[in-house]
Formats: sequence, C-alpha cells, structure tokens
Amino acid sequence: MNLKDKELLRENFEFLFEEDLLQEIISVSNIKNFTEGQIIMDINQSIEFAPLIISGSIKILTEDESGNELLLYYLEQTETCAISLNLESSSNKSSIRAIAEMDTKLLMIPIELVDKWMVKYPKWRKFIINSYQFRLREMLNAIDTLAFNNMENRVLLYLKDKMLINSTDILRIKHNDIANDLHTSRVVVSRIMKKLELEGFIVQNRNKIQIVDINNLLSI
DNA sequence: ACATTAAGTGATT
DNA sequence: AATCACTTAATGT
Repeated sequence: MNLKDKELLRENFEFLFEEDLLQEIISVSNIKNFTEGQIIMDINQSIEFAPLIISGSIKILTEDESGNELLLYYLEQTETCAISLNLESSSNKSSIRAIAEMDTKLLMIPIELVDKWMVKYPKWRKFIINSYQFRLREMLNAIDTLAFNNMENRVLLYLKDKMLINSTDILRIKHNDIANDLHTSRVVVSRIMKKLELEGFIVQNRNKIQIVDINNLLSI
C-alpha cells in the first residue's frame, strides 16, 4: 500500500478503528481502484474480499431470472457491503451485483479476517454490526418504495438519491438506464420524465437531466 | 447526407 | 404500468 493510500485510510477510519487494527489492515489488505461503470462484484461470483469504501460510491443491484436488474441501494464512503460479509458458512457466492457509480477506491479485506477481527477488535465488531443494521434498514426502505409507491414516486426517489450520491444537479443518464435500475420499461420512464419536465421539476436534453426545483424534489 | 441512438406519443391490453 | 408500433429529434460518421 502506498503512502497516499495509507493517508486516505487514516483519514477515513482512524476514528472508527483501533490503532492495532489500522496497522493490521495496512499489512494484509490491498487497495483497488475501479472506474465508473466497472463491475466490482457480479452475481454468483465467489466472494473473497469484503470491500470497504475509501472514496467514491457503488450501487448494489439484484437480477431476476430473465436478467432484468433492480437497484437496491448505494454504498458510500466508509461503508461496506453487509451482504458480502456472509462468510464461509453459507456458499460464498454473491447474490448481488456491485457496480462503481463513479471512480471508486476500495480497500479489499480478505473475507476470513472479517470473522477473526470480530473477536479481536471491539471497534471492528461494532462497525460490522452497525453496517448490518444500516443495511437492513435500507433494504426495508427499498422494499417499502417497491411495494407501496407508484412509478412516479419511485422515479422521483431515484433522481433524488442519484443527485445526492453524485452531489450534482446534472445527471448524465439515459431514460433507459433509469428504466433498467427500476426494473420498468423505457417508455414508462419517458412519460414520467416528460411530466416532471412540464411541471418544472427538471430540464432535460438527450443524455442529460438537470434538476431545477431541488427543494420541491427533496420534499417529496 | 445517411445511419444510429435517444426520446416522445397514441393505441391497446 | 407494460408493450407495440411508429414518429421526431439529436448525434455520430
């Protein structure tokens, strides 16, 4: 691990982990960089590392039998993927797909250490338990919007999330991308987007969506 | 100028 | 809300 990465690691985690743990992380883990859109982990791929996000963000999706995707949630800085912590006990195959939402730097922790460190480092145990809790809440939230929200609200939530994650009001995406993430058809998304445009929430061009009325969008 | 890809729309289920 | 079939608009070569 080079010096700059070590610094980044400290910046992110020195208040979260014990000094011993930081040292151990540095000695056994390595850093991997992913570019926007790159698949970090795919469905059925075997899990050997638990990723810890140092910078950037990744989106987590599932897939149905016919290969349609569904966006579950995003992971951001200092977070980890709770699903990947499912250790050797169960078959260690990934049930999700993880894609880099932007250029992303990950700390790859050998999966067998996740377990060992739980016993060895109290702060690690707390961290893992917290991320489970957080993830469970996010999942419930995802199920909630899926089950009880109509498509228009789901699109609104999607735009809002994406905007916050990327910290920008201009999204460079296609209607088709949104449709894939939400597991619906492009036509449906286009109709909703047109409506939002007429209502003054957004301005859109080909491959580009600008959120105009942020406050109104966020209040929904 | 032509081909390709993204977005808009009416009609039907 | 999904699908089809078609149009219109933007972009690449």
